[in-house]
Amino acid sequence: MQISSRFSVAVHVLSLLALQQENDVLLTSERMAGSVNTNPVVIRRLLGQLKKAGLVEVRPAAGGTFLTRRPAAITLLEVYRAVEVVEAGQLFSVHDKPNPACLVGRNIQSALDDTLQRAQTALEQVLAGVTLQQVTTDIVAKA
Amino acid sequence: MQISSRFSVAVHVLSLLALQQENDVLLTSERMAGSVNTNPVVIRRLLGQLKKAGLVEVRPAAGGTFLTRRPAAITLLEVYRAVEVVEAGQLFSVHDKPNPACLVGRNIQSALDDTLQRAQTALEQVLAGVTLQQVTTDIVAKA
DNA sequence: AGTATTGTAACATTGCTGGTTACAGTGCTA
DNA sequence: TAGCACTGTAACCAGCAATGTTACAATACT
Repeated sequence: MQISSRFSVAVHVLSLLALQQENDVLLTSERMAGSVNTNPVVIRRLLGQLKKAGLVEVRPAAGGTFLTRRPAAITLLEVYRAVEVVEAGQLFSVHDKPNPACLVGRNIQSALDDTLQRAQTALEQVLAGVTLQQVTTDIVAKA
Repeated sequence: MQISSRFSVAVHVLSLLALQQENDVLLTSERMAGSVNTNPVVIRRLLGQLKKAGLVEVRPAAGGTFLTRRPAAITLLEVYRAVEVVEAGQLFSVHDKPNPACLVGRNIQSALDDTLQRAQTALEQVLAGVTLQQVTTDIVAKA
């Protein structure tokens, strides 16, 4: 089972916004959908989540969409959290009703919990160490 | 989306095997299912994967199931890999056909790939640092 | 031979993802 | 003020993976 592509799509969309140069060309959900290769509604749903997280400002009608912060001040962890790929602290799912009459069943959850938390945190710390700026710099460098 | 509970169930089952003391009492899939609180077939399917990975030996009929190694020599990463929660290197899914006519669409995948790999590896290294022995010791300590 | 158990196929159910249509709301601009 | 281009969101669909369940053949002890 994989982590939803919603995360990579979000980074894609934010990169488009970060690199948006022509201010006279409106970056609509339609246009973004064209770059991601998906449906505009998927993009609008995603922008709704990014807006809720305070990462973008969306002005209705022909207003356009903008980052609320410099790309260097947005980490991939914030994006990851914004799109709710995983509820906080719940990357691993654990079978929920082990038999309490059994020594192992009674204690497996707490015995595993610390390790699973640390594993998840390790992953998140890598994301926390990369900014949107670094991603766009990389994109431009490859061009 | 979450990582399948197959992983936590696998650790549960292996812990039962590791703590199996009474050699005259057979640890059947039925009994393991009772501790995990699931269906015996789910356990048998899981044991099939653990067997394929060389972690357990299952003797058909009334033969029983046993670890092939000491608990201290089994890491949680091996278990994680054995149950194929995630294909190698594929924890994150990435939208697969971005528009090659767009600067961002053309380069987003390779710009993200390194970071996603590092995040995944960070998670796996935590699992690699914990053995089944440590888990069972913890379970017993809590009793 | 009888019995308990494993191996596995087949199927149902559930829940999430991503795509799609539809339409009301919003705010420019003519 | 009417028309427009766009966003916000609800509703629905198909596809897929996870988990549970029944059923039954194969296996190897007693």
